[in-house]
Amino acid sequence: VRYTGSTAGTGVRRERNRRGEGSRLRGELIEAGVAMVEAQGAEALSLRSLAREVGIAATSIYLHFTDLGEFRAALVQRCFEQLTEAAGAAASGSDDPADALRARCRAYCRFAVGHPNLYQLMFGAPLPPAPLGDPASTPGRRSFENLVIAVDVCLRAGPAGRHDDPFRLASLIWSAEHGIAMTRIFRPMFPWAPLDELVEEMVDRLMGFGPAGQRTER
Amino acid sequence: VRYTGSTAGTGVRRERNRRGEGSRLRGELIEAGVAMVEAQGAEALSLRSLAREVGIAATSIYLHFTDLGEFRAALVQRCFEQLTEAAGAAASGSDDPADALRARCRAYCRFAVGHPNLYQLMFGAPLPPAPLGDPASTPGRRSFENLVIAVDVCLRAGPAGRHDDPFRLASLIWSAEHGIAMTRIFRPMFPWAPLDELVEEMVDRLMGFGPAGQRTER
DNA sequence: TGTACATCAGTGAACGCGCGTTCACTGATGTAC
DNA sequence: TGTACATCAGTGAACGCGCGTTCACTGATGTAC
Repeated sequence: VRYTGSTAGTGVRRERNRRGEGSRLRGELIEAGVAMVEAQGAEALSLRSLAREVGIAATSIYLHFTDLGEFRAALVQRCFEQLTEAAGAAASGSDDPADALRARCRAYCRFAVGHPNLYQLMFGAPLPPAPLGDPASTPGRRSFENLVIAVDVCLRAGPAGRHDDPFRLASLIWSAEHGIAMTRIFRPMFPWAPLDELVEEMVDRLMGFGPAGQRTER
Repeated sequence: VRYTGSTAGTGVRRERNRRGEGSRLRGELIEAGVAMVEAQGAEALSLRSLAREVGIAATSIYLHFTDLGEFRAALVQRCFEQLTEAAGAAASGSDDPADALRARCRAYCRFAVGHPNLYQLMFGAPLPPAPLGDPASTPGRRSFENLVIAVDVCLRAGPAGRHDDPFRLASLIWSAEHGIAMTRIFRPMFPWAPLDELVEEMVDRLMGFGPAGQRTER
């Protein structure tokens, strides 16, 4: 005899929403999904395990999401909002453009390393096809655009005569910070230098900050 | 009635090895496993699908591997050997240390981007715990050591007065090339600059190559 | 003020699937005597 | 030269599992009359 009832697992049976407030479940599901992925990794996420966690029948999820893919896309979306906000908040603390850029990159990497399972969810699966119509609005695009702007501000504030392409330079920095975070996540035993230090060194070298002719240490 | 026979799927039933040559199957399994992952992604790999592909009973795999984890570890090992060799071969073509370093990094990224599913297998799962006893000999460590040497040669050949730590600089370059490859793999729609160009620009900037005071383009 | 009824917010049983792993087995083949 | 036998290289049925998804359903509650 198979048991598919809703009180399995750790969860308690959840109280049903009042009439008209059915959509609250949607938010609870996303919340719980983020928590599950964060705690147990993206692979541990299934509709059934999620339902168990929330204390509902698995089928109830279909009231708010057409399938698992759509639910995962909603989680990704949500995580990118958090990342974008964290990076923006960190950057807003500095007046100096270079410091702001460093802070932004530090925050990005700290988010990734601090929430490795979320970060893998965000980048570890092919993006669900964009909602057809706004091709450039993938989640994470906002975050990247902010980085381009931050780089551009630095370039304009720097010594004249530089004409680096801010978009290109930003994509290089993005790749590098992604790499710094990912290698650390997947090779935790490697003798890494402290995260903040490494990120700042990366930014300084890629941007050409620091002592003009030669660079020794910072 | 369930069907678990060996002629299922595309495969033909395989001829059994001659006496004393049973270990040939091990090699065939690894070969087929690499091919499967490369073609269909790391998630498509299962003992049953592998057995189908090779044309044997699923249980025969246990003659050579204690479980799926050990098999996967063998695949990872094998892939790292290929990567290390590709990077080394590319670097051996140049006398100039900087060119050799650029070529090494280009080859690394080309391998990753050219075999995205293999590369994800190599870095996408936590490394199976090292075989207890040689802690520093994880697969990929060889490859990294070669990179440290290449960086060191460049530093020694460069202008005196530089005292960057080659290990630290190499770990930064490794992270960056990993990031360049991974972002490209997972965001294929992003308007990336050509791979080789971006890799070289990354190396030049991180190493401090190029026009001493200012850098415009290359 | 009372009541029929539509709607809302879910439930629960069942389906078929592929998976890792176990267990007892089989049949060819080389070797010892 | 013949034959018993150990070994080798596998086989095939079965187990229990969790999964995504379907389908018909249920019971509370707000609203129209």
